[in-house]
Amino acid sequence: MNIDHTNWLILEELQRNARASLREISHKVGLSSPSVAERIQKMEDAGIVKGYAAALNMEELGYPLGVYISIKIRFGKVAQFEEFIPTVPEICECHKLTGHDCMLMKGYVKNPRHLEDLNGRLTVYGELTTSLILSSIIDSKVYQGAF
Amino acid sequence: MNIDHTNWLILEELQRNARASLREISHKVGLSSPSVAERIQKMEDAGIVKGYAAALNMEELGYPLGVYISIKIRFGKVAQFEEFIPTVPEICECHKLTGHDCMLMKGYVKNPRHLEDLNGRLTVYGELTTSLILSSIIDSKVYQGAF
DNA sequence: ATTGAAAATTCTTCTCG
DNA sequence: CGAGAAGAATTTTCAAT
Repeated sequence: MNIDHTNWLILEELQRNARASLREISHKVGLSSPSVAERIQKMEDAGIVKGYAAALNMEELGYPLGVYISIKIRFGKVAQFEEFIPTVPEICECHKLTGHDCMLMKGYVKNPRHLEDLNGRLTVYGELTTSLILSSIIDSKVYQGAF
Repeated sequence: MNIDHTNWLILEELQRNARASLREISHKVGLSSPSVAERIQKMEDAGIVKGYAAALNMEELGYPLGVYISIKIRFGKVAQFEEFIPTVPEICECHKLTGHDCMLMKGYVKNPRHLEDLNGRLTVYGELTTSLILSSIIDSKVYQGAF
């Protein structure tokens, strides 16, 4: 599928505010609402837009500690871990990476005690390395066309 | 601000599909549209909802390689790096972490050559450790109330 | 805080370039 | 593929509880 400049403008707006109305978007890109609606539909169908998600302030919700946890999975425990990790409510991301520690997770916890508890539940699957997020310089970028 | 069960249901729906209509959401949570609209507005005002973002399929858009890059910033270069990194189009996240490598970035590139080029632009600020994302077990979780 | 109804806006469908 | 218009649906406002 071809993503022209107009489609990138639409994607830009949807990244910035996914709840923007078609009218709003169509004004910004200089097209009519039906055209924009059709373009969005096609990009959704093509799988270019995976979805639309509200970004929550985890601190305000009572989970002020953001953590990255990498784990070197114990031999033979990979399948078990992959089944287990989606059931852990604290973990919002988990990626299999190249390199020594094969998995990287991101999560949120209430306090250090809660982190200790989380680590306790994970450590049976492998050796952990835990890092706290002190601050975020970029939280989530709005991609704007080819680079 | 108090986030009751109903507000969590609303947040759940907005995480799943931020473009859902008020009508749709109000049916799921068993309230009228005006009530839901007011609750959402209050959560936005309280900063509990930071925003709404389209999730893009970077692979479909021509950036099939996801990477995590950690960097140990050279002494005295932190301020320069923090100014520079938001201007790098490939990088979508950057967090200051505890531990040895003080910054962790996430980004997307076209191919290994592109990654080499990106590393070249970053390496002046510190020592890099680059890991490719092989696959994602959890991409972004829908948080569902207290845990 | 919530609802129901009316008014205003937006979305969808359809026809036509 | 895009525009415009008509009809359908949704959102917003507001009075009442």
